[in-house]
Amino acid sequence: MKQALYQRIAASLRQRILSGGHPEGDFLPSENELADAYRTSRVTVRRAFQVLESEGLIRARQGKGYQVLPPRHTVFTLTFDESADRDNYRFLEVNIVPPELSVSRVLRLSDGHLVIDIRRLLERDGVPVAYDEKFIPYERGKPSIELELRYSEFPDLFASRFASVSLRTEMRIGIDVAPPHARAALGCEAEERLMVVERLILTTEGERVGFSREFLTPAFGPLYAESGHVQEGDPGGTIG
Amino acid sequence: MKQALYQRIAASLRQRILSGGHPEGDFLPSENELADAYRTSRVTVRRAFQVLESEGLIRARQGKGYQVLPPRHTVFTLTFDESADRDNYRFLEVNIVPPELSVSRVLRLSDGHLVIDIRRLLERDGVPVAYDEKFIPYERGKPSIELELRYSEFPDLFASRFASVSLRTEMRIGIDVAPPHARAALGCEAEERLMVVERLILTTEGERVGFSREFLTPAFGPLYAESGHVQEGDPGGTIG
DNA sequence: AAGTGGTCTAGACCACTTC
DNA sequence: AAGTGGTCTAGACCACTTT
Repeated sequence: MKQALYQRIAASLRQRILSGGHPEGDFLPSENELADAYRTSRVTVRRAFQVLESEGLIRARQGKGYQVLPPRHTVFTLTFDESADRDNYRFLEVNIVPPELSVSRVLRLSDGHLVIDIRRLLERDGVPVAYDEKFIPYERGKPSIELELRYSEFPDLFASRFASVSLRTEMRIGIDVAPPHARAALGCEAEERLMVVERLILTTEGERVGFSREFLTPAFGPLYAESGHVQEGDPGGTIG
Repeated sequence: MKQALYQRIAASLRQRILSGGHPEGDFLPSENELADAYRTSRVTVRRAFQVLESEGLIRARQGKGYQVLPPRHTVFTLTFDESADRDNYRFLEVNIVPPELSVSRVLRLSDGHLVIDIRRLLERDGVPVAYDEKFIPYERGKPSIELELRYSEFPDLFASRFASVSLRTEMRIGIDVAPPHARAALGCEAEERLMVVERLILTTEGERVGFSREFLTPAFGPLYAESGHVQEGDPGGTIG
């Protein structure tokens, strides 16, 4: 299991950068220099640089060289995977109803357009920790709800109607009071603010095909995200 | 401004995938087929595939071909850029104090180790919308606080002590009541829950070098994140 | 055996930056 | 003019998958 030459060159450069040998702003040795040093071709050295470039560690500047970049601590990666909790979700109701105003606005529905409204409750150790409501524009003659409910991951609901690779999701994380039906299921009080995760599913053409709103109690726990250059094999622990 | 051949090939394949011409799981034409079709070399076709691979649209399977991947709607990109609000932050206090228990635990400090505690308030249109507290282990003889305060982006504070490229950040988004000093500055009530964004700065060796806790009022607005394949030039609008 | 991607070579010409 | 990265060629051999 010998590593490819370009991977070894990349690993060597990465190690030197992360250990401080090349401070940010520094220019690395040129492609030709490294090709000579490793007795290889320029193409192979170039591939090594492209690995580091895709990792966000360096950028190429034509006519000058490869420059070490400062890490971006403003862009985070957040994982929100409801299918991981699949077995603990309980379906409460599935209805075809006129949407409330906020939903019809987000989905840009015309007056009178109905939505499929799916309400679920997430329980852990018998304690409800999240309440979840999904809204899908209702179209007669489209695949049945029963079929759609087999999928646990929200965007999968639309795979039958759209090339699913052309879907994207926008997420909004905020804080708000829950509606009465959610409060009843979660057992929280009228003024009590909960964390709210809203997700809007769009096609790449901008058509809005689904909307979900999830209310998370403190028992659900916090959401995690991380940023920066993560070393290979880094476990990525939790805060606290 | 003619586009490179490999970019044109990549754009053509990307368009075909996103418009549903190649459903997920499909294998794309082979490198040799495309090299013939475009009357170019295999290397150039290969670069086109690597562009799409880095975008997460396809993956290469040795001996089989390039396969279209389903989009990941569980991994989101979240931008949390406090430097964008730089001019609206007001420093309230900077003290060198014994840390509260939760802070000394997160930073894994020994008993008696002091921290620099920086408290700031973010105002918009004269209305406080966020309160922000940073904790940095205090070391005698290290660069002065005055110097460090020049930086607006939290991890920049550590650039003088560490190779900043070797820092990463863990974020936790939750909900909690604010401490008294924060409530006073924000003008909110004792039971009122706020959104809390905690960030822990670590070196790649796992040393914990800083911790921040930010309380966001409803007036701050929600946090945004997005996932999925975003078309080139897509504006990426907001929900609602 | 035939086809696929994975790696690599030894050149070439171009655009850009610096001197 | 010299050095840098950006693009591209026309081969080669290897490992893997399928028939």
